[in-house]
Amino acid sequence: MSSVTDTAELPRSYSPAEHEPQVLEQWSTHRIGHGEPGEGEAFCVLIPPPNVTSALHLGHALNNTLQDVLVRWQRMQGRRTLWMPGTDHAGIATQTVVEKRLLQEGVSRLDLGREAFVDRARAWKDEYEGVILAQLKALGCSCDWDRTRFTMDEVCTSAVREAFHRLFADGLIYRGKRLVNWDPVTGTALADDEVEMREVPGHMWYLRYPLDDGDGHVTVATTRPETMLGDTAVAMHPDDPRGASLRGRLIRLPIVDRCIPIVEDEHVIMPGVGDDPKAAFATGFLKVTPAHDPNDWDIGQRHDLPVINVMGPDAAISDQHGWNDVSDTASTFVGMSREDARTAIVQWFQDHGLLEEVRAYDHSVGHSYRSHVPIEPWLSDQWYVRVTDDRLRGSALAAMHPDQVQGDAPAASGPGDGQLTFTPARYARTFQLWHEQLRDWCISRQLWWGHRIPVWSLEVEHPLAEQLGESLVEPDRTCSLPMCDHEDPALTIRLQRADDTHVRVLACVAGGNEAIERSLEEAGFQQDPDVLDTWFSSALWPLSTMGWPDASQRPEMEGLLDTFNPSSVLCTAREIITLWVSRMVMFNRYLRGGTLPFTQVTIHPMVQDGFGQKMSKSLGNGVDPRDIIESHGTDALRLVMTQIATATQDVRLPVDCVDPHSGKTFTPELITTPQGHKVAAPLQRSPEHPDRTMVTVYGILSGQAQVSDEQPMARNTSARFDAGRNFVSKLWNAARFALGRVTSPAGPDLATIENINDRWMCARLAATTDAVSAALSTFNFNACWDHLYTLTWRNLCDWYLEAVKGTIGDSPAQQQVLLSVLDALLRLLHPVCPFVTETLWQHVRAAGTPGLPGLQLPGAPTLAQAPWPKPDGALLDASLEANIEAQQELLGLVRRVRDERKVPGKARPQLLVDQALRDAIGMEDTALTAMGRLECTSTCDCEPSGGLLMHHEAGRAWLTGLGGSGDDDAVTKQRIKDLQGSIKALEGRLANPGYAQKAPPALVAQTREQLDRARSELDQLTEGAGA
RNA sequence: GGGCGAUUAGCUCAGUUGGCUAGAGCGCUUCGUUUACACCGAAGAAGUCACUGGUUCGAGUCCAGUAUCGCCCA
Repeated sequence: MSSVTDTAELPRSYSPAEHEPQVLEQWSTHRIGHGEPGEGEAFCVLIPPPNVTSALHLGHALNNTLQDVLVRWQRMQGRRTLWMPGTDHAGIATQTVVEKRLLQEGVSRLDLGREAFVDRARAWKDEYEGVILAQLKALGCSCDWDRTRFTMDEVCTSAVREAFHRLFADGLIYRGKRLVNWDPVTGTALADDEVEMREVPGHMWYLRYPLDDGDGHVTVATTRPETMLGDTAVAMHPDDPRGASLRGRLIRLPIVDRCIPIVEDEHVIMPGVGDDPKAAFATGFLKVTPAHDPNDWDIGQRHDLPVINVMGPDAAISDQHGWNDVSDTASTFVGMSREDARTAIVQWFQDHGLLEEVRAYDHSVGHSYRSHVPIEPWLSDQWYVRVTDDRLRGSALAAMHPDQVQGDAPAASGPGDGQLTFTPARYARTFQLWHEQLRDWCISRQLWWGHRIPVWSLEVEHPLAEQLGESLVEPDRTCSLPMCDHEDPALTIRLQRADDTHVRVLACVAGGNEAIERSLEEAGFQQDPDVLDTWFSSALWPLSTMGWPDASQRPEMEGLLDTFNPSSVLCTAREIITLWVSRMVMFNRYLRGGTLPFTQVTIHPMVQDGFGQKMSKSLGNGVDPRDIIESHGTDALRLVMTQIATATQDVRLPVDCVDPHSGKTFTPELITTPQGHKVAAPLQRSPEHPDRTMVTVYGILSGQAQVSDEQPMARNTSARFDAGRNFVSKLWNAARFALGRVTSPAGPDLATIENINDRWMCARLAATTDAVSAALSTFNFNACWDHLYTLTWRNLCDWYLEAVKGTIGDSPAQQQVLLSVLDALLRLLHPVCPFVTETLWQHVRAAGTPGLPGLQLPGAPTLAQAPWPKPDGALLDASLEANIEAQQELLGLVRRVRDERKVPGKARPQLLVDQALRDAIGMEDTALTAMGRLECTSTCDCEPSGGLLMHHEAGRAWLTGLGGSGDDDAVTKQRIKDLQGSIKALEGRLANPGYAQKAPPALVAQTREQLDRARSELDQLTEGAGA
């Protein structure tokens, strides 16, 4: 670590790129982020592990900046902190990007085989994990880098194995044939929240289904005619008056020739009845296709209808997946894609006079969030977590803080109950509603990249099959099925009916039992080919990263859970409440005796681009934080991230491009993507050199443009970060000035705070320390920025530094005040802008030994490790703050007059104040005199002759010896105007009879006083102005 | 269809339990290099707080409704 003793070494301006690497090096040397378990108050945040699919954008920068602000603040307060960094394997997303890259090489996943593919995915992960961790480090995140985790590393894997085994053994995981959200392109099931609903223009087709007895027909309305091949009933409402003549009759399904019943179900919408817009399109007859529609599945369950699956995994019509009564006519449709089948079937109905009508109909269709094609509700075997069980959903709801529960909060009955709070509070509602509407969670994914499901199965012929149902049952140890006599607690066996004669034996093995796995495989068992939903391992993040289930196997992790679980705060974005927060709460509580994974959740805004579109890498509008670091510096980035973190939902960041040919910033040409998003066009022309071009992020991402030497990449920037850069620059210069003046400070033992400005600055510092702490403890980051800005710029730079300029040279005591104030200020700023403060602090410590009565500033190897200031409450001084505010207001008047009257800069007029004003501004006014460039300020009892009168809220003041030749009256005229407005408003208020009667008396009195003052001032003014 | 949020100065946003003659930063206009800082300083202009009703002595703030935009859930 470089130690600087000569303060004159500070360069004229701060260039982030020169200092940031050195500062990072210092933090790394001192392992500032390293956390160990132990006694004392702990503070832990859980990082939302970013996906390894791609580099981070500004949304992540916001998320991680806020976490780091909290962690650094708490660390400085002496808490035992832990923030473990890590990344998420993001199963389907990563598999998709890797497959895309393979396709560019002309290889498919299937060509490669499972093992080789996983190797490729791992290589991808290694690359992006490296990029992401480097980005986090560059942002200054003070993570415990020794404890970096990945959701598929060994530690996390053993937690996944253990959790799965426990849930399986406890009956909270089951396997079953269900309709899943099937993505026919990626060939996998999706969880409900991976389906995006999209409004699409479509049609309602009206198909005639003849009655079996040849007498008439019913007309069904459908948006999906191609599924009619799998119809197993027609449903109508029990109240439908047509029921009487139809009850008990059968329908002869066209094309297939299948005989299907008419069932009565309250779910059916009757035409023209009720508010449902569908009623306008309904015929009252609903074709029921249990294998291809979730609602129809429910009807099928209620009426015990057969389930006929007429599609394959590619969503083409197939007779290989449960369709056995294929007629000759129907067989002509087999093999068609669902789109072709739709056209062909509608044509068939048309040709046979059975198409009654076609109407345009817009409706909402689920699409894969990954491949963006319509989801096919498809019947298949999947694994589920029974999250609707009271042990999971119930415990998540019970975790909510009673004040945030809508309706009656359940009485707390166990550890962790009622302890979970959300900021802003409205997000508690999101959490609650999600759980109240929860359905069981499909956790199997037909992918290769992920945690393999730890279940081995074998189908055997067995008489027991007849008695078994779909649900999993515990075997009798004497049932003579393979492995059922095994008594190892690491092996749990469940039985399920496979068909009429076969039993499926399902064997779940806890982690670390390869011998059992081998014996299963020797007995003919095969491991399930599917992997788990990524969120299964993410849900275990709070536990797995701390060594659960068995930290004794990993000495470096021992004790982590006891110290840091529950963690303190989870800081994340709102869409994560359902995906991650909920599942962590359920799993952590279930697996750890009711203990919560965290007690506070704070939700920050979503970063949007300049057009209100969510910033995302896949959309192509994501901005790499390293671009901003390059254009503005990391501290500027962090400051602005803190500034924009309000309680609102979204925040907009208009984005510009930087021309790599000239370094100039320009606003890019935009295009609209096929999906309707506004993005920078793939290629941009250099505004300086119109013959040269460059590529944008969207260009690369969409594959429409490649980077080359002639056509380099355009980085992004945004003027939103100027505020941060300017602030850092201002701070740098203030410190440079201060250090230049602090030549022989009094030691902390001898230091006194006597001068009004010194005392005021200390009061402001103390008040701001309280305000910043209050803001951060309520996650009000924007307010934190505001307080720090005011203290640094308005208080220190605009007033205090100007005030001390004339006196500090001869005053060791004042030098000590300045040094200490600067030291404390750097500590307050450090969580938000750690680089520049760390750099400056080394110089401050070299310039002396800061410390004042009531303000201890102990040293430390780095500022990151230094204690948070704890100014004595006695430093607070509200009346002093009022004095200086009055001085500042008076200064404003003086400046205004000088400006309006064009008083030469060198002129030194005299300022006279009356006694009332003197009382308001206090006896010491050196700062006012200096900044107003006045000869002196004195108090007078009577009106001076020839003075220019100025009216201050607290009294009167006169300037004499002005010189200059401008408009004397401008200030006065404006003041008269203001006063007249004010008097009118106050009179109006008092004239209202209700006001005097009902408003608080103190307020009424205050209003009267204000009016009196305004009137008397106006009288004096109009006299003085001769008006 | 249900829920949530936004709508305040040209732009991006603050505005705590109703007391406001509505604030900040950037931008704009005018002036300024008096050596910490032009990534600066000084002064100034700029708003029917989306709209319509209601509650209240008093509404940017609370309530109801309308419009536009965005997000989440079905």
